[in-house]
Amino acid sequence: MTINDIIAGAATQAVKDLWGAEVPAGQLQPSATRREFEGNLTIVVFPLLKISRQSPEATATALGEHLAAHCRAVSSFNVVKGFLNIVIEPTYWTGVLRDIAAAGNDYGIRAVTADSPTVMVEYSSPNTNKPLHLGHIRNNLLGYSLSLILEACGNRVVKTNIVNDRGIHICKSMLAWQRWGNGATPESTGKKGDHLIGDFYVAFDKHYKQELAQLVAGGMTQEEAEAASTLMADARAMLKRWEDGDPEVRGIWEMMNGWVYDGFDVTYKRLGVSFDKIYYESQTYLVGKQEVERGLSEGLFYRKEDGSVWADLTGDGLDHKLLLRSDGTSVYMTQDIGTAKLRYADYPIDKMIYVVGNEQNYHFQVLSLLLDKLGFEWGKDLVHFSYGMVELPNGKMKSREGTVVDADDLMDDMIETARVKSSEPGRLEGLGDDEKAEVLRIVGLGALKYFILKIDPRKNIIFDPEESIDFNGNTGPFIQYTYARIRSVLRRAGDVPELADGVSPADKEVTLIQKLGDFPTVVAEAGKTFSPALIANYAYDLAREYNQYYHDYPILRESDEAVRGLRLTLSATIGRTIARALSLLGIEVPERM
RNA sequence: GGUUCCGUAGCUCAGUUGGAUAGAGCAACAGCCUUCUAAGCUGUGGGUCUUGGGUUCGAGCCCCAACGGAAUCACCA
Repeated sequence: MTINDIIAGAATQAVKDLWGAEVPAGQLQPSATRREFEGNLTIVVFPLLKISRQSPEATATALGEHLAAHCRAVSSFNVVKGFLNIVIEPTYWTGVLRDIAAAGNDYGIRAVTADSPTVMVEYSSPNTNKPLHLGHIRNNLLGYSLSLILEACGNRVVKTNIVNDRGIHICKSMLAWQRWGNGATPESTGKKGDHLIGDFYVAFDKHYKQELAQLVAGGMTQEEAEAASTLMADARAMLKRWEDGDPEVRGIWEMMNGWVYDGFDVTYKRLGVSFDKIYYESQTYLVGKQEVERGLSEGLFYRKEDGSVWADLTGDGLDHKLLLRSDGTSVYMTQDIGTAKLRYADYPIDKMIYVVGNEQNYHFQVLSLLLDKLGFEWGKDLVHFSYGMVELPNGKMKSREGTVVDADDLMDDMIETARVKSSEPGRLEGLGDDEKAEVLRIVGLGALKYFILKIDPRKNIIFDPEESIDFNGNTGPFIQYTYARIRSVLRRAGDVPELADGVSPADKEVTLIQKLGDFPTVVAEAGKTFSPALIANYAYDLAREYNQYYHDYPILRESDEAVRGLRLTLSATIGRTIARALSLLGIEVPERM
């Protein structure tokens, strides 16, 4: 039971004793007192005026007197207008700190038990025709962090990835490789597989544009040229051969996809994300087609004269939606239906969360309706975790035009920046080369991850490659630095002594203990609202408060043993909470930096 | 045009369930290392919370409208 709950309970009882009225639980939840007033917790009494039939001041005073008389944790109070500021007995906070310290690494974390709900989180979901870029990084970080947060909230989480490994875009890369690749492989070129394939995707586009330009120069309209393009026709023919299972095409496809997966694995590993189960579109789209056929035979969908299959969603305020093309091939929606069916067959899913950009809001609205119509009871409850785009100052990133911030390059840059910052004299001295490299990796990636995750997921991010990501202020390295600083103190201190009874924390220390007390609420709230940003901001606040404290209060140099013990326990607990909070963002902490 | 989302300091962002004088960082300026890590700390300046109504003891937050921006409404994924 937290101090907030104790005060809320006592206040509810007080209202009953004083005015004989029952107020709903939660109505009297105190909030942290603002810095400029005296006290730790504040109850706003305006909502009670109808019950008390007294002035705000009189109501607050009566409530304050009752609390002071009946609640041992309350040492005094003051009233400012309708605000009742409560001062908690300072030694009480020592007990709070002791409890938090005793909880160790489990503090604020709810254990996963036998009856925990199963939540599946889909994220990443790359195409296999190009390397990952900054947009994917946001997706991966959000998906991974969300998975960790949900797990910390007591859910059994299954992280999943649906790889879009088939389709015309893949054939474009394959065709370009056949035409202009001269048998290039990752080994022969020394290139990461996903980058090699991406280059051929760009090459296809370049040649295609050249062909169109020639045709237009020869007198065709743009539209006629697109229809007459032999290159595009060849790509389509290749897709047809793929669908027919042509051994040669399938062979190239498997080889080239293999290169891409090897490349992705490196990027994922470096980014620190992972999956429990990977689905491939090439293995799910046929299931989707079957489901659509079933829906058709049950009269849920209809077939047009040209053979295409549609769903009529006008009854739900939407439009008609295509489910199968006139040539019988599947579309995106078909595949997602198939994938959903397979997933629910594989796992006892209670909740399905799709981490996908907000450009697909409509898609998931439709998917939810279609799954519901097809009789999957979980259809209407699926969650689309929709996040904003990452854009460059001059607009969207486009793989085909090469205007992307590449994921591997960006990570390299971040680590290089960390290296430059760390090269100041005395910073990493005494560490071996491997240890140094590890610190630089942790700090560089910490800066990147925090930069992305601290922002409300719904908002678009404009990323300017010219402006480097900061390492000072509200950043990952700032928080990591605070941790390293605490570790340094603790290393010098040796053992952290048992917390003495009766030692009374200073105001700043109370503020910090109170802040520590918020952590479980923040984790729960982040899980409820799907918001890693909440955790990020909490970690920053805690680190900032601690740095002020560190500056003003001696720890090792404190002569009073009991006070030094309190400060060491407080520091150790804050360090651990910072590390735990960052871990929920997928950010590691260094012992020194 | 329909639907969804966003609009807070020069810039990037916070802002708990509606609560006190709207907060951080960056950038600028002025300070603080012989002392536990200066990737830190302190201070100064910087705001019509897009606008206009409404709800109420009280609105950055809730409702309505307007304005500005983004996404989407494909036989692309």
